[in-house]
Amino acid sequence: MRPVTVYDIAREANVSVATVSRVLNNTAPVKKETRERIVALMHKYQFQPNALARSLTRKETGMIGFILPDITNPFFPEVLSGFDYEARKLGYTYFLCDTISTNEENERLYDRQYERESQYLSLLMEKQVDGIVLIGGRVDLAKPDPALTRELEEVAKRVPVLLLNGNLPKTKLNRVSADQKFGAELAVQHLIELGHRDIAVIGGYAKMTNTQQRLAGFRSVMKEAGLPVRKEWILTEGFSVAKGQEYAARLLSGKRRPTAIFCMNDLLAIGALKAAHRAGISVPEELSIVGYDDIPQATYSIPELTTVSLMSQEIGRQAAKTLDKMIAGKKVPLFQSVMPELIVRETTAQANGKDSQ
Amino acid sequence: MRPVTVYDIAREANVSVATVSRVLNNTAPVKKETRERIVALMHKYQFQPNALARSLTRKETGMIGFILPDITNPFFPEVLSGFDYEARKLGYTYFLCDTISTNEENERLYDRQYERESQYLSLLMEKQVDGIVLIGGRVDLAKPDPALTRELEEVAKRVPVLLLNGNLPKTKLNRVSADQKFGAELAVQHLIELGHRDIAVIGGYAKMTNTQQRLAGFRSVMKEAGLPVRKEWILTEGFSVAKGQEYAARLLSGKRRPTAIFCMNDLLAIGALKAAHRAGISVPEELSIVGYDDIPQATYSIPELTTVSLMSQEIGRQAAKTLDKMIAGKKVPLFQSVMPELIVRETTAQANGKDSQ
DNA sequence: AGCCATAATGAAACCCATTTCACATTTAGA
DNA sequence: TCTAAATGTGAAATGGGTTTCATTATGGCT
Repeated sequence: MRPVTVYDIAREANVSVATVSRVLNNTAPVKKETRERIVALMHKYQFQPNALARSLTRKETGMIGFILPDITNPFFPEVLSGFDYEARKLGYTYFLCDTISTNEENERLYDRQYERESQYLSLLMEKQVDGIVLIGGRVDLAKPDPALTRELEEVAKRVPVLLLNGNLPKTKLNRVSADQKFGAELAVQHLIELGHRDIAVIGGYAKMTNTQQRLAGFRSVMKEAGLPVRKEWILTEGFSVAKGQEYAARLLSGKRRPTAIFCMNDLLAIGALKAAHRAGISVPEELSIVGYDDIPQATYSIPELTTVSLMSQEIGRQAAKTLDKMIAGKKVPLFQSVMPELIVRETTAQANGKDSQ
Repeated sequence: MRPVTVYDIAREANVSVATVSRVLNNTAPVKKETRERIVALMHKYQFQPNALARSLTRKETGMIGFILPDITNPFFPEVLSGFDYEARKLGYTYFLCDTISTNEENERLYDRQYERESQYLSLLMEKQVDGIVLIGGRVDLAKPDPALTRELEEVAKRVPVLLLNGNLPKTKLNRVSADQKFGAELAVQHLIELGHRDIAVIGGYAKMTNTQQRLAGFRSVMKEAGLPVRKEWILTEGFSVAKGQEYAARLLSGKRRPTAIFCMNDLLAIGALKAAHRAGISVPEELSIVGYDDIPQATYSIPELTTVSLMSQEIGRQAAKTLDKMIAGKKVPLFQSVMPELIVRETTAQANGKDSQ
């Protein structure tokens, strides 16, 4: 059953397609009777305009491509839900593009991420999306692949591109990011105020800018407080629960152990919590733990996680609003940062022992 | 800068657009020199065919609409990632359509879900998607809105629709679902084998079919084992951590308390864990808890959750494969079920006291 | 009564690819 | 050598809308 088109409506209403189009879009006055006749027919046949045809001439699709690394990482759904909220209000639909690869056994592989980002970029352009949001992945390396940078710049010439929580130094790509350094400062400052002096850091990837920035925040606060930073208490390379557990276990088995651990995300913090539990160390009495991201799961743990909220939803919202402006050709700041907030819950407490007052 | 079209290529290569199209799609033999000339030009101008135009004639878009209730509920990303895996392999792109409403304060509101499902259904048809996947929401009520049913059937006449984990009795809509009754049986059977006799159930919504089916599973196993079902130990209406905590707290404060709780999802189980912890009841020694869904967070808790895996990724994969067949016009079973599996972790143990052997 | 702005509408071009049909040219096989 | 099949290619139609331009009808105003 061939769908009903404007031509069908036009024929039966004894008008031209132009007139049908006019009532459809309200772009010009149409005589009341004529309009009513047309509207009636549209209802009768449940007419739905073909968005492809419309977009083809209008040169706008109302479609956005949203590229992210891994939808099963709970941070991203948060961002996405903020984005969804604004995007819908603004009349956009979006393609979800996950750049992680999964093998038949459902294991997640991050190795081909760049390839996937690249593929999606060109696929989305073919689909004529009005704009592209790209979160993380290789975009967040301190020394990003020059080919990727070039490609992104090339794409950005043709369609608005917005980088989320990413960082491509020395380029003219628009970005919306959480202020990572500030977030880390918030966390560490909190620990110091509680009297902690022996603070360890776990997680992140040394080569990623977000990790570097948080580390910078950590160092700057420590320095300001006159506290030493021990290299062996900074354990990077990883973002998972398993890694958190592994690193925390290592720290806790050392002969001198930290009284507080700052984790690069909440998953790591959950892992640290498990390690402490296994080691018979109680949190927060004997060990304070601060997470990062404030994913919903941060409140599921016992005790609930003290963490830094990246305002993930806010980032998503900001992204949608900004991209919309870019699409409309309005000017937007090249870089926008969203300020994190510290959420104090149950995994941090006054340091006791010699360090506390 | 106007994008390059087949016409541009054709002109510069001194051929007709038909020929360009032929090398683009490999639909007919083209002389080697001609082909090379065209390919070279395509590279030179970074030609990308306009998918809108292509879809308009081909009458297929390679686009699917994926409607779900709430992407921040960790069950859905799991399903989605399975779906993503297969869909990509099959060459589809998909729109993510979240039917939850969020207000400015980021609170999630489920009240307008039906309205949203309906809106998305027609939006997706306008966008000319090749197929639609719809998870849950109002679709899962035992007595679903007849208007919704009618609408879905109407949509399904025009474009393949696949219901996931939903249930619309007495209709000819294709479905892929987890076998809810079987899943519940698995969980309860496990508890009974551990010697539990006093088993409570929390969560779900009495009006939803999935809840009813699981309850049926629970009852059937209890009956088979000759165990009584206490009405006051079945606490429905809710799926969140908070509800789990509330219900479990209520159960645990009663003068006779259950030795095991079967939760309608993992979030509830996490809440139950928290309630037990608050009440000073140790899990699994004094209380066994079984969850449902096996979301990733099930392993984040201490102790890790024993739960029923719905094979969420598998459901997603199945959905993609099935929808693809439907799109291709192949015959598929009206109803497919995916068998849940029991994942025994740390929240269940032998019942002690008078009931254990 | 005469003129102009606005209302109301249609014809046709356009967006960008695919596809059918027709025709010319080779190539292969008898 | 001749015919049938396969190669190679272009003109034009198609898909389903939007938009420009032109034209006629209508109402308001002097």
